[in-house]
Amino acid sequence: MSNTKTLYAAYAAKIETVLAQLVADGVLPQGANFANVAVEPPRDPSHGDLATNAAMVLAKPAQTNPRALAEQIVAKLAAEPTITNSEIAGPGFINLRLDPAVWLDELKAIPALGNDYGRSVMGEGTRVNVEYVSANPTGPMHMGHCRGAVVGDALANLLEFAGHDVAREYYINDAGGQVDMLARSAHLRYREALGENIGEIPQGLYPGDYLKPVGEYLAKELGDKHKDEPEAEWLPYFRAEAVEKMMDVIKSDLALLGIHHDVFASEAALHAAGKPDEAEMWLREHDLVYDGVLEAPKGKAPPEDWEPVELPLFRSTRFGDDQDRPIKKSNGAWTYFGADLAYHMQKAENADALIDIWGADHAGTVKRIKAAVAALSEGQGKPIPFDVKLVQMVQLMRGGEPVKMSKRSGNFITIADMVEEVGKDVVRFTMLTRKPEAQMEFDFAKVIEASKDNPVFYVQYAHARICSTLRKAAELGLSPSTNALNELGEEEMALIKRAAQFPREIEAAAKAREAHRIAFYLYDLAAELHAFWNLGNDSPQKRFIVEQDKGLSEARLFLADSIGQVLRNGLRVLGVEAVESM
RNA sequence: GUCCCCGUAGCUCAGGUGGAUAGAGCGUCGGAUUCCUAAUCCGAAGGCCACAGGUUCGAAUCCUGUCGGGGACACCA
Repeated sequence: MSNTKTLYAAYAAKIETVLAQLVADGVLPQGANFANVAVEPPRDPSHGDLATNAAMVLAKPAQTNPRALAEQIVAKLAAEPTITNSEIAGPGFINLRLDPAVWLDELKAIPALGNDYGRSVMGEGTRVNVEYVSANPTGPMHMGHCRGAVVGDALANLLEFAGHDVAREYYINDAGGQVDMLARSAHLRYREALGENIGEIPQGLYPGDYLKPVGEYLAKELGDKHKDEPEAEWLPYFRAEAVEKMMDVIKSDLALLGIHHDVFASEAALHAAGKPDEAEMWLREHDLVYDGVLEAPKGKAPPEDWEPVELPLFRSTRFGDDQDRPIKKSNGAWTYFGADLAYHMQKAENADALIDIWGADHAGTVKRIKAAVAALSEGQGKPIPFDVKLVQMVQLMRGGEPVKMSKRSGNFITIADMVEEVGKDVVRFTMLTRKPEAQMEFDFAKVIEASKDNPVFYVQYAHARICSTLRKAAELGLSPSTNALNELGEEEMALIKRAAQFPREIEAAAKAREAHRIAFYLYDLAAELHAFWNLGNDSPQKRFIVEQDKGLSEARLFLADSIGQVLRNGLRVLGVEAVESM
């Protein structure tokens, strides 16, 4: 097997050849659609190695019943030497058994490809931009950012492994009003560092202690020359400095989770480059932006100060949104949406596909941004696939009690706290053992106390066991070898088949853009390994190392080594350490 | 009132874009350790896949509606 095609894809191709022959024979109609034909491992392994639904899908166009068609397919498949048995089951499934040599060849491919086993060319090098985290640069990363950060990072790894050219991007919201607040907060800390008693931090400013070092730094750099100046004099400089310092904090927080972005895009720079104006001009030319009046908010009482204003509006209602959306505020400044729209166009310049990872609290803005990107990219002759992945909230618990977090009070659990308390691997794996669009609870106390029940240790333990076995074997002068692979029995074959699914899992997960599938796959693979291992408790002949039988031992060690490689490759995608001992 | 997610074993969750008899972990009950790492394994019990319709050879999965949980609904970011 090469790394260009999974085993399953290879057999799918063989079956398609058979189907094409049946078209030629007139059994199937010309132009029959094979798109729904699937070739997959059956859910129940006792059914065989591969199963296809071809006969069921195509029975209707062939004007026959599934089992009759299946017989014709089976007859043709008899010509394929590596298919040792094919039988028709249930409503018309065709179950295939493969020559064990096929599986052993796949097994040999694992150490041969090493860290590249499972790597796919499916992505064909297309450039995918994954934007994730993009937390406001106003403070350290806290738990609210954690899930999106991990999910985005694992997804980026996954897509890269599946053959895409991935850019990991962070959008720095350094242009909005919250950055003015940050600058004012920093100025206050600056005055404090100069010896002034600043008292209570006023409402609306950021009260956290993390700004103290920034104030001290500024005091040291600048002395007291900005101390009593009017705000307009110092604000721009303080903004830039404070944002830079906050980004340093954020980057080091992300590093604790093993996350590193390739691109940090600044909203302020976007404005400076005139991107929003360009976008607006184009949209106006195409009647997608017009000057209009916003409707009053529905369903609840309008705010006291609500009044109709004429604003430049994007026609998002044409794309299924409830309301057209302003791209500029009444004071002439760009709205977040106006800038974001331009930002996505900027990203699209260097990418073939865009993915955003957002918190669920931004769900309401998905329609408008998708509409805008669709309109702009299609209009400019380069339609670009654009996915927004919503990551649901994490309810943080401690011993069954919800943990309250408030950013404004400056009292929140940071990612740094989290990593220190439970470790990077636990944080990452836990966040990935749930599909991102479902809400999850993360009980701090549980993860720490019951850490032995945590799936991450289960998978790591499997890897550690393998490493330990290989170390032990080396002491005995045994090493992995392919010399006697044919001595491997049914139980070993089951393990091999599970491991051989890894490339397929990678492709399927990448296609669906769901990294969590890899976490579940690794858990299953680890379970299969542990189960095999424990056979050796009852019968010493089933152990990896059977001292009287060098050939069998070395074949099993080859298997163990290969499983270890698959675990490592999968864990690498998830960004979790494959430990060698526990 | 509108929009977006979710609803599967007592609890926490999987379920590969429609397939075969519904799957794990925890918890409960019963077993395995003179042995390559027991952070492991084997077995048992536990289900109206929220509910009602629909689509078809076939639905936990797709469509519609209802109920329940969470989130978001002016120019904030």
